[in-house]
Amino acid sequence: MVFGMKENLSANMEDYLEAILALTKEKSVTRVGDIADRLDVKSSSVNSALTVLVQKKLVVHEKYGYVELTPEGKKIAQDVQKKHDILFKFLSGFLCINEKKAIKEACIIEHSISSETFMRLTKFFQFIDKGYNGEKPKLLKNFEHYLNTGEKKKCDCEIAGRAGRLGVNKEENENSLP
Amino acid sequence: MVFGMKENLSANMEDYLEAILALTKEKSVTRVGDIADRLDVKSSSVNSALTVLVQKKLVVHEKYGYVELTPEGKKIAQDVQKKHDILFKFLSGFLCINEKKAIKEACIIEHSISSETFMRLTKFFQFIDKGYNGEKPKLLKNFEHYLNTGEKKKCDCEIAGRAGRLGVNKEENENSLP
DNA sequence: AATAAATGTTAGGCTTATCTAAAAAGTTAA
DNA sequence: TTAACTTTTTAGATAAGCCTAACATTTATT
Repeated sequence: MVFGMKENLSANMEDYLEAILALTKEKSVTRVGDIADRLDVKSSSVNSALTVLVQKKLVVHEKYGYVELTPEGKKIAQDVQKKHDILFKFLSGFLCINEKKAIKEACIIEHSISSETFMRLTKFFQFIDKGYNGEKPKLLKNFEHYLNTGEKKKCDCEIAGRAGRLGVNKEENENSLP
Repeated sequence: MVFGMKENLSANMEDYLEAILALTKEKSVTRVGDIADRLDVKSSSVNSALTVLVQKKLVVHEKYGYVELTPEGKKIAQDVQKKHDILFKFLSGFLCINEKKAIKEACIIEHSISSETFMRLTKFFQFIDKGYNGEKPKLLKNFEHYLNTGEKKKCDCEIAGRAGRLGVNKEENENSLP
């Protein structure tokens, strides 16, 4: 195959596209140095990456000029961004992971989840959100309560049970799984 | 730091450990070729990896001999395995992702999620499972119903709403996010 | 035991993604 | 408009992981 093939981009390349998308929103024009700063790499690394992305027609970049996404590049960047957002929402807003960590984690997992999983997570939030204007979904509140106390509320469709205390907001032992 | 430092393993190295753990369970002894077959790489690649893992004291391997995990190596492999399992359960058992895809996806994400996220997912299943001996948790059934019909049941704590049909079991458009 | 077959190891190459250091181009200011 | 500064590009190096091909060792077969 040579034409309509959607070769998968590496996580790194997706990061470059994502960074360009974000920077373009922030500053109207994007330069090599901005990307380097944002991704914490050297300009020479950005240059190598851009060579690849230009060749894949995901980015437009002329020597010493600005960097822009092509429509296809923008599409990919937006898709990754959406995955990031739903993951952040899930990690932070549902699993109660500390915000900073949730962002970090979302930045990595965003390159791994399928479009299907993205859609299902979206549905999940529709499922628990709808009907609660502004208010926290009951499921979420109940789960949070469970995380904090190990106790289930009656409302969860007659679920009742016990589990050890958790200490959601303490730093839990990082490097050991139970 | 030189001593107790827990340098992070790459996803690839974790895969090698995981494969060795699985093979050891399956066949009592593990050889280079088994690992190569399982991970779909060449024996020479396995050799390179083993050199690194032996040096990190996660694996024991003498020339032309069997491959074994050290206790530390086993610990890491088991942790990754646990992450895999909970992710699979979540993707397949909760988000209703097709089994094969769920396995594939779990195999990738397992290297990205934190121990904290692992624990929270575990709690989540405790939260929805407990009290339902053998039976599917109601939350799960309700969410599945929502995925299939776009309708919420009364039981979800008075949630009611509508959403478009989904077609959970059809192949949804893979490469496009809504 | 000698040879054939299977398995494991080593050597050398390729790719991706990074870096440093130096050269080139662009920008600013005297 | 030339000098000084900043930014970008190029060149060359390094590291991780993979590969192929050749070589070494072990195991199986006659």
